[in-house]
Amino acid sequence: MLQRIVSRNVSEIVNQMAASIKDIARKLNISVSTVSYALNGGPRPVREEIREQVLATARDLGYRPNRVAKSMVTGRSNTIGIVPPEVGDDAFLSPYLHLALNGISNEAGRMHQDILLFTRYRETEHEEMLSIILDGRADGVIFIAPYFTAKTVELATALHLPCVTISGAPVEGVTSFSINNEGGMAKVLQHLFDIGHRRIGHIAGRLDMQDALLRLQGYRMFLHEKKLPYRDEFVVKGQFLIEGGRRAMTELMNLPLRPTAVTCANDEMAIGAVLAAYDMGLRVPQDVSIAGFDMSPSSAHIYPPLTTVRQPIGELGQMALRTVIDLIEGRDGPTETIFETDLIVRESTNHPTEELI
Amino acid sequence: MLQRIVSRNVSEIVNQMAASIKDIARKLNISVSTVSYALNGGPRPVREEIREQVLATARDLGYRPNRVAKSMVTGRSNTIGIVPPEVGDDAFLSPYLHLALNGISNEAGRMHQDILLFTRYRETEHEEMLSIILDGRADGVIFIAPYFTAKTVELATALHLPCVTISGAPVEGVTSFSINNEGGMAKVLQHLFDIGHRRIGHIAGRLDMQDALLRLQGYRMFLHEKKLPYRDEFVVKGQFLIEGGRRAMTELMNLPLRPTAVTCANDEMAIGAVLAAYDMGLRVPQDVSIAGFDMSPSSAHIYPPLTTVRQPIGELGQMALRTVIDLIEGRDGPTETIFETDLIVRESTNHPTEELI
DNA sequence: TTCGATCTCCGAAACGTTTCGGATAAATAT
DNA sequence: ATATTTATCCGAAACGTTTCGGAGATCGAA
Repeated sequence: MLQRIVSRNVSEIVNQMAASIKDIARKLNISVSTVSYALNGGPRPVREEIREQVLATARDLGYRPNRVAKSMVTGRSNTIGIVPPEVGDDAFLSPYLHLALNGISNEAGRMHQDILLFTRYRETEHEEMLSIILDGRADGVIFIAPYFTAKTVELATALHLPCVTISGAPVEGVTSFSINNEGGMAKVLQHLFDIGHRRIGHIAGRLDMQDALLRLQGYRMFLHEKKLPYRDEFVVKGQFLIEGGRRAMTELMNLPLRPTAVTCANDEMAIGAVLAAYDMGLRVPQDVSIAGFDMSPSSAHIYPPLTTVRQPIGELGQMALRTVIDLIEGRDGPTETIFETDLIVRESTNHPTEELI
Repeated sequence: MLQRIVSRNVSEIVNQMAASIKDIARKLNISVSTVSYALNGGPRPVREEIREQVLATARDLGYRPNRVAKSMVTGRSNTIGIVPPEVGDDAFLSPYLHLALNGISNEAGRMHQDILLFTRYRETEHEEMLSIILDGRADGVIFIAPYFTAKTVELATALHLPCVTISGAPVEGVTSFSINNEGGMAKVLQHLFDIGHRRIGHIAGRLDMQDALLRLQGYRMFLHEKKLPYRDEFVVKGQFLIEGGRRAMTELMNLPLRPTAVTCANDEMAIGAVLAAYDMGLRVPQDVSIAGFDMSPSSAHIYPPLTTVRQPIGELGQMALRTVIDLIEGRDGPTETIFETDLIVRESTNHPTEELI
């Protein structure tokens, strides 16, 4: 019974396929311009009687406006392009991208914009990639770090394509949204300092990436500020990966004079660090405190739950979308916005026990 | 110095803005059709000399083909629409979607397709949503469960829009890709059975969703097959959420006769179950074995690493994309494909100790 | 030489919209 | 009565492509 009803509805809607504005005009013996005015409610007025007829036959014919045709004449597509980070396969596995995309899409829904995801840039050079981006299907673009280079972005702006970047660090010359990496690092360190830690290590990320560099910078600045000695052997690179964190932590814990706490440039390395600690028979946080960065979903689920730094990436995405629309519509937005982070204190950090000090 | 070079390159490319095929024709005193042939290498031949001139001035003028215009005449956009699951905000936080999107985008890159993410359906009814989808910007659509309803899909197919679904369970009447939920459940249960468990509980998901239902079904079928008694109190609903899993586990562990192992319909509930066990002073897996479903990233990072079932969601996405392209190009694909799952044995399951039995 | 075939190229239509300049008729003002 | 405004509607251009029908020119063969 339900089946019957559904079927009837469907056939009602599909009696004619792909009706255009011309079909409506022909059926009503009026011009296409009148139909367009009636359908859009402007910009010219239309007699009420005709308007109703147009709307009725549009419904009868199952008319659906062709956005491609519309955007060719208006020059707008109501679509925002997104250039995701990373090249090659599995580009969509990054939690960073997930959060950014979520923020972007939330706001896009509200702003009546759709999202065009560029997948085809892999094959091409940056310049050719821009040809793909600039082919009229998107009104503006959001570059998500760390794929784009300065040149890509420079090209895009030079070609009058409204564009915006979301990245670990500010990008010169373009509208960029980023977070205060140094400040975030300072927050974790202050927390560790407050509960009594003085020998604090750092597992750094990939130093070819700005955010890793800035977090390391934050670490160094904090030590300097608090007049704590900077020990070179307390900084080990971990490549932003679990395995790297594991290796780095092992190295740190084999030092003659161990740090009592370790800060990591991201959660993945912190997870690796926890695993390494367990491997060596150390308890977290009783024997060593470990803190991450990013507040990835996993950070809440591991044992012990990770003290970490929340980056408001969703908000970044949201702001980026709103700003790119401002740019498209000729308004100007902020040129460089740096978001503050939140310290999330959980169970992987605690004061050092007497014998550690 | 570097800066200078980059700037020069950019200005070379941007000397003229938005050159069209007409501009090339005018500059060379030839017709637009000739330019088109030269640019595309067909379908009509062009004298080699002219071809080179066209290519050269195209480069000079910074010509970039307008895909919107092209798709209006060809009727193809080389873009696949994706309708994500869930309504409302934070639709992009689901790990399921991440994996599916990753598989889709990997394949899309290879097939030279871009992805149009629909964000605007929230505001509308399903029928109106289809107007948005069918507006010519996408050649085909992939519906990702569980948002679409039978009616949406029926409408889409009736309107001759090539479409495909990725979902927890097969969808009647459309090309669908899903996984063998019962089979996956049977695999975990067989594993638990093999290592000696006989009293096995189940934390079910949201029973308004097909996959939760099918996993529960798999649980019941397995018990029946092995002639194990079905105990009603061994099945508790957990809403697919951590908190739900926690509550459900507490309930199960307070039973006079406890299960020695618990299977969960997803990893999130399993994580909750682990937490509940810890809260009650139980060790995992020594005092109770816990298994999840989905192989979410977190499942590897919690302590102990979760035994779970891997769904090849990425492969689903990949196949879905390939198939939707087949459909677009008039070939026909499979109508219903069910992928098998893999059992991932980790440390959260072990044989029950003597005194538990 | 002439006829047909082959090469090249051009002009124009088409895709489905939006929107501007006018045209016609009715209503109002002088 | 005529002149002016107002209310409606139409026709056509435009957006940037692709592609079909055909026109000239060149070439080979009879």
